[in-house]
Amino acid sequence: MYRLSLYYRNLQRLKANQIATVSSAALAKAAGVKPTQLRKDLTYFGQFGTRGLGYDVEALSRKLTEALGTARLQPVILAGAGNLGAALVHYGGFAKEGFEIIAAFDADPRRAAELRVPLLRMNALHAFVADRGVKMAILAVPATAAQAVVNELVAAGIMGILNFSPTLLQVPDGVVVNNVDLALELENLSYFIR
Amino acid sequence: MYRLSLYYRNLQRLKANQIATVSSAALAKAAGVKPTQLRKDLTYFGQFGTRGLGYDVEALSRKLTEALGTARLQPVILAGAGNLGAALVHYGGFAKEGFEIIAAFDADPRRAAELRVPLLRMNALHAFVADRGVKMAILAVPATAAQAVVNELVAAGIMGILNFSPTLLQVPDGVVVNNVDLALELENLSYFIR
DNA sequence: AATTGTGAATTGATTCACAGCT
DNA sequence: AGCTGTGAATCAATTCACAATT
Repeated sequence: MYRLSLYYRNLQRLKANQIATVSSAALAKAAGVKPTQLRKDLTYFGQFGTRGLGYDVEALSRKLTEALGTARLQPVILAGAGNLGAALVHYGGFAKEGFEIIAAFDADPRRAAELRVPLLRMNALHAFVADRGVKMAILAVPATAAQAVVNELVAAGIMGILNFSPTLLQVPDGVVVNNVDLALELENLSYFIR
Repeated sequence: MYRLSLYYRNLQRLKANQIATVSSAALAKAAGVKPTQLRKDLTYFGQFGTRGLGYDVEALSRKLTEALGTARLQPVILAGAGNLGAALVHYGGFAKEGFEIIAAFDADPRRAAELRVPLLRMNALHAFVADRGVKMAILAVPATAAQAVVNELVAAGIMGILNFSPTLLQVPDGVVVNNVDLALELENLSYFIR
């Protein structure tokens, strides 16, 4: 659930500010949703609040960590070390939320210098993934190569793919794909203007 | 509507392959939706198909161009020329869908060399936007600066913002924000694995 | 025979309204 | 008095089922 992560993020801020307790109204406002929705979302996992008071920031935060399975730093690999891929390696936002890109893979390992993670050949993929227990990959290769690379990722044991190429990927059951289609987002935006 | 752009994209491919006519079943499959949904989506604008035959690729494509207001090359500016911003300037996917990043703005104009568009100071924003009739901006600044920059963008006349910073932006009515929260996407993905 | 267009049915998500705790 | 938890109501999106058209 998308929104849980959002709540979690805002709880971290409250915690950092030493705030011990928060109402559904306040937290919902920070996350940009309605209070009832937040409460519904939370009760899907159990009851965490105290009536008349609100939610204990620390306790709720712990529960969400658990629910989200964000307990530990998740290792992620990058497939495709082009412009976008390289930028994603440097992007600070992932680390902040508990993800670390631990290696990049590319058919052509030239830009190694600019990256700050090991850049490996695709043929090292299988061993690396098995060895490090990696479950997730970020896919930032050209659309033409996307499906072929996905097949390799899946064969290597990757279970979740964050896909930046504007293609409909074919994956077996059990493998999850999350698409981020940048051009589509812009197009959508332009549609809603005027 | 998100899916319209998707249909449009696939129609372009068909057109490139000289295919004159397509059924809702075929186009829906390519776009990853159900045929009925595609038909519902299309009839929201009018009736374009011929029963027993399908849709004329050329005609439908034209209708969608019109409906999407994608008539042609929309100029976009970039606010924030850090890693992510720079990568977005180089990202080929935008141009392919009819968007061109025509300038970047940053408080600190140092990385100009790496960019292939003019890198301007924020104080040049207002004049530039007015002059070139820019309606859309991509926001790729640190979260802490996001709201301040948005305020400037809005003041300059920007009506649509593609926001890459993990923040809930405050904008006046009529201004549209589309959020792309990369860390959230990864987190969401990790939630759906196992 | 094939395939669209669409009202009706279904499913899903959000919001309301208020009872129940503290 | 304040605020959560939740069944019921509402609203939105998707899918079904089939008549209409070429």
